[in-house]
Amino acid sequence: MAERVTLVTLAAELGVSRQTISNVLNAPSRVKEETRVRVVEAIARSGYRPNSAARQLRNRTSMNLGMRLRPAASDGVNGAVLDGFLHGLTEAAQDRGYRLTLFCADTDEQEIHRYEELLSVADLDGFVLTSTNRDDQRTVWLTEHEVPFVTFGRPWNTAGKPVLSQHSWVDVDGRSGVREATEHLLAQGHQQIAFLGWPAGSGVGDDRWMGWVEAMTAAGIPDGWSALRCAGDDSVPAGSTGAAELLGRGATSFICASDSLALGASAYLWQSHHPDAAASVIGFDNTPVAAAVGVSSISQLVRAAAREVIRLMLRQLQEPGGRPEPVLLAPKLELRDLQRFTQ
Amino acid sequence: MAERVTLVTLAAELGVSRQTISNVLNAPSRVKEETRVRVVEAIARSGYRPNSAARQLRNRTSMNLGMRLRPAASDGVNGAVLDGFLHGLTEAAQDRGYRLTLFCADTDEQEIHRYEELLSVADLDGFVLTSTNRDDQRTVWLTEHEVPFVTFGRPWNTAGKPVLSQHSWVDVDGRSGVREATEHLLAQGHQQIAFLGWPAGSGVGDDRWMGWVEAMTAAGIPDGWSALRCAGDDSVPAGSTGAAELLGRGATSFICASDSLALGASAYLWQSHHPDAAASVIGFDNTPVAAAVGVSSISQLVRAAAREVIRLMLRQLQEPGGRPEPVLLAPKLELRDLQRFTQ
DNA sequence: ACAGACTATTTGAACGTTCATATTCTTTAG
DNA sequence: CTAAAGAATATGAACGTTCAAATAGTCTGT
Repeated sequence: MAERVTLVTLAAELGVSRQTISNVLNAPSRVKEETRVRVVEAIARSGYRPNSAARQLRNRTSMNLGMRLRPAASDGVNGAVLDGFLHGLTEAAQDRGYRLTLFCADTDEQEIHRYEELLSVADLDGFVLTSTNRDDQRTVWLTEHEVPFVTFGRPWNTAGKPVLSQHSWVDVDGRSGVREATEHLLAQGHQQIAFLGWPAGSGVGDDRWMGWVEAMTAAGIPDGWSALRCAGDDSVPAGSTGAAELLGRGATSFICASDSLALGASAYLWQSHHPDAAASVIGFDNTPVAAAVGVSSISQLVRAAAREVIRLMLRQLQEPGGRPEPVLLAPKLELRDLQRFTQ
Repeated sequence: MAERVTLVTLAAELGVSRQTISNVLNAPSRVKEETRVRVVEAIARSGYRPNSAARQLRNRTSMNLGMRLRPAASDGVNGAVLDGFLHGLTEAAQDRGYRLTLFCADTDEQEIHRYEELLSVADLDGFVLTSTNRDDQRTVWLTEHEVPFVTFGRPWNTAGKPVLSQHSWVDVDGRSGVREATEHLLAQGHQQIAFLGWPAGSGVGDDRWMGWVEAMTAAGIPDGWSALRCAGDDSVPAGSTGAAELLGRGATSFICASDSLALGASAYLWQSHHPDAAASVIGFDNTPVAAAVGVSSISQLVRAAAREVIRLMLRQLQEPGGRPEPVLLAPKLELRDLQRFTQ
């Protein structure tokens, strides 16, 4: 077994003191250029790496960020979104020298307990929250305890509208994504464009819905289009049911609030021999399934979002009192040709 | 800000020494029952938690396990499997007081570099490996450096057969799963059962294929069934292509090596007006998509697998010299009714 | 040549544990 | 009543780092 290299052993070998090496790493300006170079070379040669436990003990900082891993959504189609986000987050954190620690919790309340535990036991430096509720208690707790955090998702208040943020967040502008998708269908000549969403009241769902309303209004589509809207739960069957109904009301194309809905709609339309309508379905989240089946979808660009989250987190860690920053990313419309398996 | 509770402050408050409290936690037998109770109560009352950085520094042990997060598979449908595994792993680790640290790597070689780094910097206690290659270099390195690890997936040697394991692993018995699924179709009266898989040579793929061969042989199906096999890449379109070809050769039902293939097969059969054949497709992995669409599938029970991985890991951590243990779990056939969207 | 002002480097202490050893207290036997 | 043995608890040192303060080294201007 190779001997462990520490500040002390390396210092002895070089004939300098611990602190000099420490300074080379943490405050290079304090050290003469010549020694600095000599030390840097020695570090590279010896493979020395500062021990994080010792640093953590001394600095109360662990270079570790925490994130709750949520159980796969009931439906599961959309679970893949957080999967991509997690990957991007790990990567971005790693690039900056941070590590990611996962934990589980069944409820938000339990999540807060885990914060407390992880802070005192493992000195986590901050947390990333993934799905923000209305009047989220977690953000209240974290703010009160002055723990750095960034949310992926806007804070929505009781009225279901985004509130002026007390904290940094990153989100994807669903409204503009849906608007753009609607405009795309309009440009293709569609007029009877339906919106397949969720019951009014959810911040995210209403936001996406508004994108459709805006585009349709702006296009000056004659009256009646606002009835081309259907709300149900977030599932494949709900997509089929909704599509059936909207088709009956004359819809020729469909914007859906999720890929689950889009998948159901597309399958129904195809099977009921409306191939053109089936090809004019646009989903949301750009899940792998939509890609595999060839359904167009609005992509959240989760990798970019993850990178932004880490950027905001580091800003907070560097200047604790800083002003919170909101980041709203534009999603990207992924257009595809529906797979037609019959020749 | 609440004052931090440490061994010293708590000891002072109680009028005992640091070490006594430490013993209550780590070696209760050394301490008089009466004091033990008194200390335990004080710990609960004060909310004291041992600081893990200090423990880590002293013990060279971090209660932290590492796992590489792999980029979502090209296809993505099957990515959900590792997602469920990750969740189960986090949960099981957490229940035993361990935490999970994620990291990224592009290649196996890079992964080994990360092991080295994480071991010296963060004193990780062990690693969980997810996809084992043939003659996996990572397991070689970890064994040589006496680092505890468990793989999810059998070690396959160059011949593509499972080797006598030098290390602990957990895997799902794909062969028996496929055999069971085939037997299920046989019991339903099917004889022309096709197998839609990958090119020969992959350990996992060949193993699943063998399950079909075994069941068909055992059932004494008349000659000719062995031609009802198709191999392609792991994608939805490949499933459709394969199904089309096999249908031409007389297949009435289909066992697939993955849900991607099953999805493609099912969609093709449905669209080409073979609803009965479409309803007799069985996939592998029981992904959320298969569930959503109503395709039957063989489930890997990843949560149970994750729990086993943690159990084996803890065994290794407790007795470092112990004999490696292989665990082969039986998968579970999930039968579903295909969603029929047309009335 | 020397005080004064920097610059560069070193030393002691501390972060919160646990191991090894030392001390104190309790019991038992002679 | 005391010595010895054993049980219970306490103390010093160490893990590897960084902060704060101390020391050594270099330069400037007179």
